[in-house]
Amino acid sequence: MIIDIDARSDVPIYEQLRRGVIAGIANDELAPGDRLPSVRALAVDLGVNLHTVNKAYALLRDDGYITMRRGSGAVVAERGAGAADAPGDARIEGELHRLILEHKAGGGDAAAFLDLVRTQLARIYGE
Amino acid sequence: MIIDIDARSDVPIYEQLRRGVIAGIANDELAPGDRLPSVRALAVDLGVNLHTVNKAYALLRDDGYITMRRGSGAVVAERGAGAADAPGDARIEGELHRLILEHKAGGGDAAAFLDLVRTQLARIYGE
Amino acid sequence: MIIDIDARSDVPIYEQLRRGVIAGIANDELAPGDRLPSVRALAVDLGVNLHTVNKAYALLRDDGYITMRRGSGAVVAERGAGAADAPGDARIEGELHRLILEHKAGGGDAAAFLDLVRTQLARIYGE
Amino acid sequence: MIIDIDARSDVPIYEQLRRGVIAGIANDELAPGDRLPSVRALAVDLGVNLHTVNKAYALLRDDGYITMRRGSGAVVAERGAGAADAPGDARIEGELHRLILEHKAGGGDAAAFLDLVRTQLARIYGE
DNA sequence: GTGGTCTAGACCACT
DNA sequence: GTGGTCTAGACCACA
Repeated sequence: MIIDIDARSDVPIYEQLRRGVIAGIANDELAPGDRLPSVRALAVDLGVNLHTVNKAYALLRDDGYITMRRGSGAVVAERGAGAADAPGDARIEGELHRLILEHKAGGGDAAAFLDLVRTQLARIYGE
Repeated sequence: MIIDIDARSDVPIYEQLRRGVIAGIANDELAPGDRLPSVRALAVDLGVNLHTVNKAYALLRDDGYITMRRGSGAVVAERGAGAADAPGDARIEGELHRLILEHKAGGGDAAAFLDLVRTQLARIYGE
Repeated sequence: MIIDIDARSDVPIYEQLRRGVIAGIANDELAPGDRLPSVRALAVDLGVNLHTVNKAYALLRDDGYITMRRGSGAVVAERGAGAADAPGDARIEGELHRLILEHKAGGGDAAAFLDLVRTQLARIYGE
Repeated sequence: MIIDIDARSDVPIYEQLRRGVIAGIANDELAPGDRLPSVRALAVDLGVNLHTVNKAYALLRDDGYITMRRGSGAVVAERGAGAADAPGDARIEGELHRLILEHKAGGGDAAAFLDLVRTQLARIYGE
């Protein structure tokens, strides 16, 4: 799994890490039961601080994507076992609502937005 | 137009203001040529800092949603005339990409995501 | 409000801080809308690190006890407005279950446990 | 007796083991004089580290719940004969105090807390 | 002036 | 060897 960090981005590093792991899970590069690199190892690997990786892992744990145990490291959790499954959908709906409003305010319509969605779905799920 | 500020949200107040104006434009509560409340009036009205409203208006101006002239206040711009058309779509695509990945990592599939999108489109554009 | 920190306790300092604030809220020393001391001020006051206080405040925020905003400081939230209200009760029930089991395993019975509970209720709510 | 280890809990495994044995004693699944599984057998059975089981047994022995002799394994002790009788009650009272404070800070009152207690007592001692 | 983020380095608990 | 906690100090975003 490759996560590239952009230190100049306005997205915090820990959030970039979180998204990278989520992308890895979505792309099946990380399967349930797989061990993530240790906090220290990933920190050295990416050239960021240990605590930054730790925060990203803690967020992923709180959202149910991974489990962590003091002496055992971090492991990808089973899908659908997270504590944030239902609220996760609610959050995604909220963000979609906001995106559609921005799109409409910029002059778009429903069909144009659906096109954007289909394009991205094809990128991820294939055609 | 009503903008409600959620003090508990982790979204910055200036960003909530920005989104509120965009929502007003999208919902046709704010039409091109309409005048927005003055920075001072809105700040007093919402009980937030002057600088906060100022920042929100500046961002809206940078994205082409409104025009500002010293002395004449802020006015809603014509749709499609802004600087944000092309970059706006790119940003929306990026956010969609991320949302789909999170949704898939949480166990969702393409059809389920399309359902979420259609639900939100119906909320905004009507059925 | 007074919070005394025991650095030798096996309870983490941030957890002692969290409990102290909760006790303050329960004892009506902290009412909804009251401002908590700033992270820096409390850290200096108690002789602990800024980040330790920050973590305690973040936990209290996640449990809905307080709200925090970058330039505004921390404020005691309205009761019953937290995100953890229902799960809070579930957690308390779980801990009660465990305590009763330990009490029974040590030779206690239901009446004796109720006595312990009534004693503590009297300490907090008065007789 | 069945002890299920929750890998996602933030409670250390040795503590989950300790609580499991205490629950077994409280539920009369483990009677005074019964032999517990050997450290090795339980470790293999649960898929946890030998040291972890060892630590749990040591804690149970220190609290007077079990007795251990080299070669003869661990045996459930007589009730009320342990070293944990007096200190156990003090610890339980302390935890009750904390729970009541959290409950009150979340908007509860004495009657509501007593209801929670009675519900859990009924679960364990029957109605 | 406030909290948020990041870095650096230490010690401890757990497996 | 792993993550958890704490300290120390810096810079930035927000109000």
